Amino acid sequence: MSQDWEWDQDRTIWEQMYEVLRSRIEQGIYPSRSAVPSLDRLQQEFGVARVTVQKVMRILKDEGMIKTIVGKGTFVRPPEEWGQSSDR
Amino acid sequence: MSQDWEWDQDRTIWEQMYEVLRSRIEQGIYPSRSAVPSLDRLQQEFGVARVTVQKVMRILKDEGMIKTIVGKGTFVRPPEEWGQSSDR
DNA sequence: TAAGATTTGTTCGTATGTATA
DNA sequence: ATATACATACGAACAAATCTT
Repeated sequence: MSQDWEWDQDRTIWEQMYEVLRSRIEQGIYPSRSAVPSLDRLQQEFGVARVTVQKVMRILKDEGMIKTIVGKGTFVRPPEEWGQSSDR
Repeated sequence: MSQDWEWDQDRTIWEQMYEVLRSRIEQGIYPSRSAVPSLDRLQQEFGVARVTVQKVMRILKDEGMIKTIVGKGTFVRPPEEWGQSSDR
């Protein structure tokens, strides 16, 4: 993927990263029902800390855009289900 | 737990929080050898910053009332061991 | 059955920057 | 200038679930 992001020093990293991931989901770069890259991969791609990735994931989960299964991965929920909080 | 604390604006937060946690340990609300709530939980319960919780924990550790194991949690030491500084 | 790799969850330690009294 | 207190962000270690070998 060509670099679709760049940090703005005037804003927080987690906020900007949230916008990038949300955009990728909305545009289908991460297709519905498929797995988004693992914490390790995202951490490496963006050059951020693990906890920062988790903070962003936490928000996307609360918005019902993704769903996590421990030991398997994190998956994109279909658009119809967005907004329906997925518990965890 | 019913609210057993309330901030007094004339005194520091960390000092008052120290008294609450010490009281909970002495009264067995946090039983001997059990884990005290995590930094995140205490941070949320008291509505304070992470570093503030850590400052209080630091004192309780120096007094030998609790003991921390990184990656696992913080545990109440039995009363016989209080006063014996537990390194960390 | 057992062992290892992968992945997410949870926890503590540390550092930086900012604001206030 | 010092102490208090917040948010952000890095790292590290331990745990649990899943899958593969």
